[in-house]
Amino acid sequence: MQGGKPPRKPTLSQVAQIAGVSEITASRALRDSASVTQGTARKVQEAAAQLGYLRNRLAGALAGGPSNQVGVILPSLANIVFADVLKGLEDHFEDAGFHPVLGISNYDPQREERLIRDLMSWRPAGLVIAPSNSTSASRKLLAGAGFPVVEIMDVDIDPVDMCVGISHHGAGAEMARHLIERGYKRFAYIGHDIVRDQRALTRLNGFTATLEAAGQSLSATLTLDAPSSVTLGRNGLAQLLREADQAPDVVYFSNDDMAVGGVFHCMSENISLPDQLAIAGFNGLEIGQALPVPLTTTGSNRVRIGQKAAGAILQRLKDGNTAPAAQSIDVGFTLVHGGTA
Amino acid sequence: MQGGKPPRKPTLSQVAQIAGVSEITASRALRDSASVTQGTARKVQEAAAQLGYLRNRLAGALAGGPSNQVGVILPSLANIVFADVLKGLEDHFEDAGFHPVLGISNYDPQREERLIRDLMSWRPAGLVIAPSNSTSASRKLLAGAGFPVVEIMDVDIDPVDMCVGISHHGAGAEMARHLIERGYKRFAYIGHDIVRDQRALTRLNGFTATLEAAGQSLSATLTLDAPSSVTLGRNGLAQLLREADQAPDVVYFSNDDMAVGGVFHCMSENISLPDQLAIAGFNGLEIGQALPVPLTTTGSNRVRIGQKAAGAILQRLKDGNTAPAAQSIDVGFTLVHGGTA
DNA sequence: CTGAAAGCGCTAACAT
DNA sequence: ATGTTAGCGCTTTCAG
Repeated sequence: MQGGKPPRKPTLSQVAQIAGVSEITASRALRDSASVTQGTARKVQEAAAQLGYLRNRLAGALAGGPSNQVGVILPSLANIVFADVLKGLEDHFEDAGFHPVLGISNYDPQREERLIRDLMSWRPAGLVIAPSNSTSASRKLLAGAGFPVVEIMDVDIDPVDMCVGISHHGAGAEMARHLIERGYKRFAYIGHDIVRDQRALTRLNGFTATLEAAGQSLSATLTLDAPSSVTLGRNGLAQLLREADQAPDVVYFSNDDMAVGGVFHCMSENISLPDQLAIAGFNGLEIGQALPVPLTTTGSNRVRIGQKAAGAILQRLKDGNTAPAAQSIDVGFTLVHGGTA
Repeated sequence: MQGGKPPRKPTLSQVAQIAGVSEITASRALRDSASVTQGTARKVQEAAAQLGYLRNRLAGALAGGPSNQVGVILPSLANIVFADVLKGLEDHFEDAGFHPVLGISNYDPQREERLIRDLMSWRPAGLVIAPSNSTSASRKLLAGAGFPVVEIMDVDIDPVDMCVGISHHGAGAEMARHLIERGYKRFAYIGHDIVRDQRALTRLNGFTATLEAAGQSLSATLTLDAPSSVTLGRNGLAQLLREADQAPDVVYFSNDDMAVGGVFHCMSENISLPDQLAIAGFNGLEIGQALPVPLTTTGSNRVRIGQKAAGAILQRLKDGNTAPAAQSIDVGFTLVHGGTA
C-alpha cells in the first residue's frame, strides 16, 4: 500500500529449501504433481502456500517451458464481428488454459506488422490473425514463426500456415444469385472504406462477377471513405438515391451495419421494403434480425470461426507442432431470407 | 513448412557481434536509439535486420526490463457490455504499445482466482479486472501484486487499489425515482442469475430502497437462474404476467437484453407500451434504442470505463507506480428517456 | 557514450 | 523419484 521498494517475490528455490527438496523437484511438484511422490508433492505445495509463492512463467518460458499465451491480432473491436470472433477464440482457449494477447491493427498494414513483431517477441504458443493487407515483411515473419499461425475470416487466400473462415467471394456471388432470382434488375452497391476492408471488396467482386455472368451489372456504386456504421449507411442511401440517374430497385450494402442504416432511411422516407426498394447486407447481425422487417443478409459464423481457429492451434500444439500441409477450414455461410429482399 | 527441429532464433549477442559492439550496446541501440551514437545505432539496426533478429521480451522482462502486457479479466464476452469495455481498454493501451492478456472468469470466483494467479505469473505491468464475487484469496493476491490494479464496472466497492465504473446502486435508485415520478404504482422486477451477477443485484437494491423510501414496494419479483438474454426476458415477462395476482404497470428488468425480450413479448401479445405496461432496462444498448419504441433505460458508459481504466494504469506506470491513496473514478450514468416508460 | 560482470528464476537434459 | 549441471537471452547495476 505505501511506498518503498517492492519486496522481492518468493522464488522456487526458497520453496524448495523449506520443503527440503531440490529446486527441480519443487518445480516438478508444482507443475505436475504426478511426476513426484505424493508426500513430496504435499510438502512442496505447503511450502509454496506458506510463502505465497507465485510461479514466474517468464523464467519458465525462457528456460524452455511451454507458453500458454496466444497472440491475437484483429483489425478492430468497434465492429461486433470481431468481438464475436474473439468470443469464439476464448471459448476454446480458456478451457485449455491459454490466454489471448491482444493487438488491434486498425486495418493498418504497418501497424499490423509492428503488432506481429511485438506479439512474437513474447514467444507465444501460437498466433491468430485477421489480416489487413499484410505486408510482405509480415508474411515473412509469420512464415518463419516456428509456432502455429491461423489466418482467419477469409479462405480465399493463400495461407502462410493455416486459415479458417468463409469465402467472401462466394458470399457476394450467392447474394447476387439470390437477388437475380428474385427478379431485381437495377443493382446498386453502397460500401465503406473498402481500401482497408479487403474482405468487403472481395464480396463485391464476387457479387459483380456473378451479375456480369448473368448479363447484368451494377448501375450505381457508392463507396464512402469511412468505417462502416449505421449512420454511414443511412446517409449513403440518401445520397445514392439523390444522385442516381435512375433509382435502383435493390441495394447491396457492404455489411449489416450499413444495410440497417439503409433500412432506417427507408423507414423515415416511407420507402416500402422490399417493393419500392430492396436491401441486402452481410453478416447476419442480431440488430438486423430484430428489425420490424428482418434484413436479408448472409450469415457468417463468426463465433465458429474463432472456435475453429483456436481448435486448430490447440490441435497442432498437441501434435507437437509438426506442421502438416497448409490447412484451410471453411466454416461456410448461409443466406438469411429476411423480408427486405 | 517441413518438419525438423526449429532453428534457433538469432540472439542479441549475434547482432552485437556483427555490429562490432558489445551486447549491452546493441540492446540499448535497439530499445532506445537515443542513448547511443547515431552511427552505432545504424550499425546495430542493420545487423539486426540482416539477421532477422526478433527481440525476446521474455528474457528482457526476466532481467528486469519493463513489460507491456496488462492482464484483463472479464466475466464474459458473450455480453456486449464487456466487449465494449475491452474496446475502451484497447483504445488507450494500443496507443501506448501495451497488450491486454485476456482471461474470462465466467462469473466464477474460483475461476477468477485461478486467472489472477495465471495472469500474474506472467508479471504483467498492470491488471484490470471486472470482479465476480472475488474470493479473499483473490483480494490478497491483488493487494500484494506490486503493480497497478483497477477494479472496473462498479464504484460501490472498497477497491484493493483503484476502481473505475459507475454506482449501480445509484443507477437502480435513479430509475426508481423516475418511475415513481411517472406515476407508476405496481412495480415488478425480472432478473437473471443474480447470484453471479452482483452488479445487477446492487441495482435492484438501489431500486427497492428508493421505492421503499417513497412508501412503495415491489409487487412481484421474478429471478431466473440463467444468464441474461433476450429470450429469457421474453419468457420471463410471459411467466410473470401469467402468475402475478395483479398485473404490474411497470417492470424493471435486470438489463437491456432482458428488457428487449420483454418488449418483444408485448409486441406479440399486443400489449401497448407504455400505457398497458411500462418497461425499463439498464445499459443503453444500441438494440434497445433501435426498437420501434426506444427503450427507457440507464446508459452506462462502458467504453469510457475501459478508457479510464487503461488511463489509470498508464498514469501510474508513468508516475513510477508510487501507489497513492486508493483512487475511485466514477464515470457516471445517464437516464435514457425512451418511450417504454 | 560504451563495456564487464552478474544474475533474473526457472526448466531441459542427463545422471543416479 | 530425485538431483546436478548448465544455460535460456537479456538487462541492471557499476565502471570507465
